[in-house]
Amino acid sequence: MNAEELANILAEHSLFADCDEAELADLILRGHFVQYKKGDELIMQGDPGNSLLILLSGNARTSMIASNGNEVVLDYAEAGQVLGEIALLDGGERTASVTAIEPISALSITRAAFEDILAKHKNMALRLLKVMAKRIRTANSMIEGDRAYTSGPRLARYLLRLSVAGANEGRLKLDLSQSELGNFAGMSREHINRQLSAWSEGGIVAVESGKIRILDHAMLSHIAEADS
Amino acid sequence: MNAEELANILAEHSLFADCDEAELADLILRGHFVQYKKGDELIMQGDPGNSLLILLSGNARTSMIASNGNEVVLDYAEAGQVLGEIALLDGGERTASVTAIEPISALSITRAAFEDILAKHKNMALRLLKVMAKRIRTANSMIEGDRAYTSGPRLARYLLRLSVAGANEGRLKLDLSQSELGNFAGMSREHINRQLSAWSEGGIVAVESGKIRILDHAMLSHIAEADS
DNA sequence: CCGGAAATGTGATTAAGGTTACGAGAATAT
DNA sequence: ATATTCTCGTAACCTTAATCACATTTCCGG
Repeated sequence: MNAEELANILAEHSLFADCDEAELADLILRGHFVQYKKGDELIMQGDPGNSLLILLSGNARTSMIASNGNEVVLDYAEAGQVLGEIALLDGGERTASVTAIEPISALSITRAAFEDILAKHKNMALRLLKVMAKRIRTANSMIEGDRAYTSGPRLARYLLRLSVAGANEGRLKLDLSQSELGNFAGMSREHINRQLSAWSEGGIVAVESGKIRILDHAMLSHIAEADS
Repeated sequence: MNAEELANILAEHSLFADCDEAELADLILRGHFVQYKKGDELIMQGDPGNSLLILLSGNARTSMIASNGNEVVLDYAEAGQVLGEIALLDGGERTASVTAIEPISALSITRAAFEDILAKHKNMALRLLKVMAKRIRTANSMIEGDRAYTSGPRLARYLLRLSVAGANEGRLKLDLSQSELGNFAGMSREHINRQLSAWSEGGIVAVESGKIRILDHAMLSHIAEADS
């Protein structure tokens, strides 16, 4: 992999899109390339966190297993995203696991390497600060949504979060099973099913061969704001 | 205010405890001192975020008002904490409000000043990264707790979060009303009351003249992990 | 010290959504 | 190709905790 390839991958999505040549070169030089197959754990809850990943291709799921066995999906990550920076920064354990839901390639960077890069390229710290600011915003809005809204608006929000901006016929970024969508939206698989059926009746979404499409984006947005 | 005073305030709590003399001096030089009285809003949801605050004295509540009017308390901040860095960093709106629950004094720092300080003292960025890593951890564990546990364990968690490490007879950092505790723990005031009564019976907490004390810290921790 | 406003205690009722249960279809592996 | 394992659809039932409705107490300003 060379700087140009990395630049191309990061260009579209990532907060790392504006890295300059030297920064990219150092990331490649100091990082090492890793690959995972579907189902592999890139990061495991409870481990010490001594490295960070930059996703290059494939999607991953970030989730926590609560002490009572309940799985809580926090987010899905796509190419360009940074993973595992929290434990790296504060030296604590990994609080969540990251699992490949597709074959994945990524750049792995050790703490030492990352500290060097941070020290050498001061824009990197600023970029990372922005990434983390966004994460906090997302997390806070999850808390708000979970607390303040009932299941309908909540599911609407999570579907919107999975929806792609350039609406390719309302298809989602990820085709999740209903159980998995349940773990993401914080509701039972059965309830997801019922809600989806109701919306399907109303022409708001379509469910065909297990895949969800958003038909009426405006309506779904409206539901997401509703007070019940 | 001089650097030494600031150092003393920050020394105990804050992630800014290890600032060197020059950093403290710049914070004081470039920041300006502000005061608020109880009930004032230091930061208002929806505003543009062009400054950041470092709390010097007094406690504050960070909360969001959902579009359906529901108030969600995200956290309580004490002296030494940084507030409002998210909007400052990513240039977005303030997603939450911060309200003084006591008279407050703080150091307010504009974006320009903060950028200068970041550029000049590279440790500042690293410190802020750590602060934010901790915030993300807290937020994620709130999501996990809200999702995976029923009201009992959840309230236990929030009480523990309000409890002081150096257990001065189990008193909490903050004496919240039951309604407010409800907004923090995400449950109705009545339910808080009932749960507290039950625990009071069992000698786990004491509720006297509106103030809660934790009597059996171990038991409460155990409840916090329970699967119901 | 007194009066109004919060904050608290408690019961009855209700609604939302989880859980259990089961049958059918789809996908994957051996 | 067939067995085994996910996924999906749907119904009945049950639990949790919110809501409603008061009585009571505490707090605070004048």
